[in-house]
Amino acid sequence: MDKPEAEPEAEGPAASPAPYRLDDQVGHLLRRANQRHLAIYGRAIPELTPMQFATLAKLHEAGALSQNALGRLTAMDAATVKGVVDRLRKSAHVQTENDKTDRRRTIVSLTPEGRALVESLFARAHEISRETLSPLDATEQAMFLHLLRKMI
Amino acid sequence: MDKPEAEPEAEGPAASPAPYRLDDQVGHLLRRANQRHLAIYGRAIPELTPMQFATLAKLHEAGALSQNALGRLTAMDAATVKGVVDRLRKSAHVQTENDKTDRRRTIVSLTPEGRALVESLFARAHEISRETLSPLDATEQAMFLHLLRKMI
DNA sequence: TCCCGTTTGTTCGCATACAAACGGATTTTG
DNA sequence: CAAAATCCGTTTGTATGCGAACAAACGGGA
Repeated sequence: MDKPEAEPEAEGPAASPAPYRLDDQVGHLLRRANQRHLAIYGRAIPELTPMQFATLAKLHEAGALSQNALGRLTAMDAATVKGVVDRLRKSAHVQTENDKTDRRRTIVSLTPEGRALVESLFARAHEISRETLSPLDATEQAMFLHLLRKMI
Repeated sequence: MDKPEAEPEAEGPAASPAPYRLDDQVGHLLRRANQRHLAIYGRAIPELTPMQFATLAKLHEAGALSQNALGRLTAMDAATVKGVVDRLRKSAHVQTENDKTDRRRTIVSLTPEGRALVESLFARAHEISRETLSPLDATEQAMFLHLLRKMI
């Protein structure tokens, strides 16, 4: 029963390889879901880029952080963090100082303006998450978030 | 019973607004899931960028396409398509020609080298999708893809 | 036929992303 | 303690990704 032939069902040895359809691939779907989310974000909060907002939100949540720690907590590359922090510093939303105990570190913290701005945006930010998930009902939303977390 | 106080459960009138935790937001989770996928991709197919592969795969699937059509089918901005096509043309994986009937259009098609390359990568590409979904069991994978599609 | 709105492709500018390489600082280890 | 391994931040280079502004070309209706 192990003849390498005539096994039309299941995964026969010479089964035609499933065709590769871009629209069926997780990666493509993830990318498009992300694109849709970013479009919703851009409409709701045009004054800050997504990563600039994420940075302010994380600093508000966790307090002053080194650039590296900030990168880990926001899932940003060190090189990317630098650019974001540079621009936020230029717009006076964050400030940086040298760490007294570790001279390699640069500590980033919110300025009063940055704190005021991010606090004023939390309501809109919640709305963004709500709208992004809006095609799903409550049960599906919970399931989706659960599966997303499990996949990371 | 409508005193604006002492209502720890439910959503009281002055309910403390749900704190904004970055790690709880769909956008952040989508971004991280995408990052993880891109890391898996990069390990499996280092010779082409994700969008270069997506472009070749779509051309293989749909045949020659105008740049705009290619952009719509791969969910790429027109400006982004140009850069990707330029690089693929430089590496001789695609070629372009002028449309006879519509002089605005640029038709993009696979070269023999591009076709051979993309066909040789389909197996690895399938493996990438499999690995990306591997933290989920079969039922969860189906559910996840279903919810992702519903959200787009 | 001529005008107008749309489509297509291009260019510019800005903001992620990440790999790789580097110098300086700190920590681990032998 | 000194060497080795790590960590932190920076810089460079390449590749998306998108908004905005344009020019050329198309299509339909007045």
